[in-house]
Amino acid sequence: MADTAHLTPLVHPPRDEMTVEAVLRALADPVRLEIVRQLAAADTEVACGVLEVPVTKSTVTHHLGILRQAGVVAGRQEGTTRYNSLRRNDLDALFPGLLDGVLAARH
Amino acid sequence: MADTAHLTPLVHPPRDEMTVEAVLRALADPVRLEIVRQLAAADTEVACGVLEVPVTKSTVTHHLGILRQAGVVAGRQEGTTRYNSLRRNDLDALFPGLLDGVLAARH
DNA sequence: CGACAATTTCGACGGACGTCGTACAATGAG
DNA sequence: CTCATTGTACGACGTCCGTCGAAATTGTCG
Repeated sequence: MADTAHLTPLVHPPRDEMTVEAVLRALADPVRLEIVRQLAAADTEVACGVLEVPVTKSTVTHHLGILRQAGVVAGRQEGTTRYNSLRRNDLDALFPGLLDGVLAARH
Repeated sequence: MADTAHLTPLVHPPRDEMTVEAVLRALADPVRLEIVRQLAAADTEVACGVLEVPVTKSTVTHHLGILRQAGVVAGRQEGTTRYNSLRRNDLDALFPGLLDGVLAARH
């Protein structure tokens, strides 16, 4: 059986516990913003290792944790790989236009 | 005559120099977010002293500087008072929906 | 079983950031 | 002129945050 007692239980805040402050703080880092852009471009689940950002994997894990706790991304564990996806529906429902506005910016 | 040589020249980035990263970083602080909310609610120019935030005036000055350098607010000097206003047009043009999405959040 | 691959966790370090108090400049009123 | 008002500039302090490397866990494949 899978012994995952040592792993963070993959906490995802429900929609009504998401705050705009946490979301903004999550998006306010260049690396995390790039992660969000790649997730938005992929339009599907993406494994951590596929993300192309100029930091170490442990740092990616850290950033994904912040994005997940803010409710920006959802994570699904499968074997040794963890698949991440954008919580577009929840974000659009709570802060309509926010994500689209961010993604519309030139870069 | 007005001797304003010692004052920061009230730099406002033109629309094409505004970045979504700077805007997000500016909005990612609770005090600054509250300032933006009050400016949006007022829908007119607001003097620094009128803003109701739980920090010192010098801190308010600091936050307004960050908001201004990010292109979120515009400042106009008149006598000893400085009037601040939201740069709604520029924000909506560059990041359509962003500001509205932020302001739509419950708080 | 043993080696390897995919990620996380932990501890540590350095820099960035929010906050304040004080001093200072400019304006307007008495 | 004098003084109160409005706001900025500067320096300092403590804390949060992004970053890394090394170690550990889990699953997969010979």
